[in-house]
Amino acid sequence: MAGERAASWQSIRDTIMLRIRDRTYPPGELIPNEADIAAEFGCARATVNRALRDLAEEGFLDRRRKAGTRVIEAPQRKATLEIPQIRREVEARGQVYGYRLLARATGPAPEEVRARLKLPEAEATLYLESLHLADGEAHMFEQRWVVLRTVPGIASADLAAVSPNEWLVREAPYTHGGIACHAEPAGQAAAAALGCAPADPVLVMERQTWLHEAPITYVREHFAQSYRLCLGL
Amino acid sequence: MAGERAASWQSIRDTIMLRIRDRTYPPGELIPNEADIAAEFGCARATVNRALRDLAEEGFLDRRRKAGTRVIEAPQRKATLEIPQIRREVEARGQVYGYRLLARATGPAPEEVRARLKLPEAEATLYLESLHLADGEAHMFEQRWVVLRTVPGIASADLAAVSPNEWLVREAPYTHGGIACHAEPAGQAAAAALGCAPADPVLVMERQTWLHEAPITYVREHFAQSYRLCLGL
DNA sequence: TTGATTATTATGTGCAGACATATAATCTCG
DNA sequence: CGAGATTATATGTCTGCACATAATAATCAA
Repeated sequence: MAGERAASWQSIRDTIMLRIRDRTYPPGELIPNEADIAAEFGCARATVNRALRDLAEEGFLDRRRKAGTRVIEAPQRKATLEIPQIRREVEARGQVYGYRLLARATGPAPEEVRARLKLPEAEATLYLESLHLADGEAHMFEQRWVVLRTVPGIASADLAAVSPNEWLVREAPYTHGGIACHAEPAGQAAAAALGCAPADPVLVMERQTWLHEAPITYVREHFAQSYRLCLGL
Repeated sequence: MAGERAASWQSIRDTIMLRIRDRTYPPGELIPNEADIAAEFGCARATVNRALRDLAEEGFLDRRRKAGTRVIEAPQRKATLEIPQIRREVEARGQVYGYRLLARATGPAPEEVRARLKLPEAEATLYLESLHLADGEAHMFEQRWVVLRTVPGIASADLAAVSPNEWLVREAPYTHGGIACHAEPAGQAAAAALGCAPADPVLVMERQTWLHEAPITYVREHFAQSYRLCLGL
């Protein structure tokens, strides 16, 4: 009668999580419905709903109307990557960030890039080649194509002062995109920029972004061998 | 005045999102408080709260008590990686998954691994070396250390039949972990397993997991050069 | 002037009740 | 027996209200 503080949705979530881990609620099985759990904790159903919704968003529960709430068998755990904003990364390490625009051209994009962005053959793009430095050392070499029809403003941007990524982050929000990473030999251009041998391994991160159906940009970022791409959780 | 359906939290979220994109609510600025927005949409404050909370979780808004709700300047967009479960990936592509345990040993872990998992010098670990195949082709080579004190059950698992990762996913849930990716030359062991040259680039994904304070496992996964690590959003 | 105290305010969370909606389970009819 | 209509049920969402909590702003005392 004394203590009995109202249960918070977090405490309910944590309790349920423990029961999942210690298999009180075994993988694949149904757990009690919201009303019953609410009764157990002496709280409103909305509070239980909040707790279970949170666990479902994290991927531990599968909830379906009428069917009930089920413990996911092999939870597909997710890691999150904060899309690298090079300047921030470098400065966060206390190093001096530097940036150089190596090349700039306007014209149609090569076949491979057009395919990725689903561009018609004649579509005009801005091609940019740039190098990002940390304490004067080459850190990342990027090749980027920007679709001028979607982001006309970039044509008049001072890209010698602001890196294309920073400009786009500020001026051209995207609705969705994709990222793929792989390892490959640096090749001529990247090797020259990064100061390594053409056969040396580099981590390549390819990214594309769209604003609804309109393609914005495709970029290939080449990271020096020492770079670690870190993801959380 | 006919239509006037009750506003759903999703529709409110979408409307606010539009206003962020078209800079009706400019970056860095405060947006109206919940009560005002609720009045505008003719709904309860809780509904607005749900909408704004969602946008805050996605990283577009910064909410603080008393201070109000502010549009984030340069939203740090996040990509999510579904931690690869090789069997699933391979089978999802319609290929036949194969797995071979190449080596197994018990003993103390090397200095570098101990440091990562913060292990005392004498801690007993299970070392596993395995190869994952797609349609008979080498796909990924992994070196793994498992802390026996945390997961004693793995000592008696049939790891020739079930890959260590699958066993751990099912039997040893973790509370947190870390992932780092980089490119490096394959080296002797990986080259032999993957059937490439020791100097060929491979994508290395290092992962560690913990159950609260107890270290579970550290793994180095070497992916053949053709592999693409794909992240969403 | 400065430091501590108090008021104000916007968000965070809780409750009870109602209705909406998806869907598993059942029933009905050919 | 099978297809289609119906029902029951668990979750999803909304409302209106209340109080909690964090953090700024205002006030007051030394």
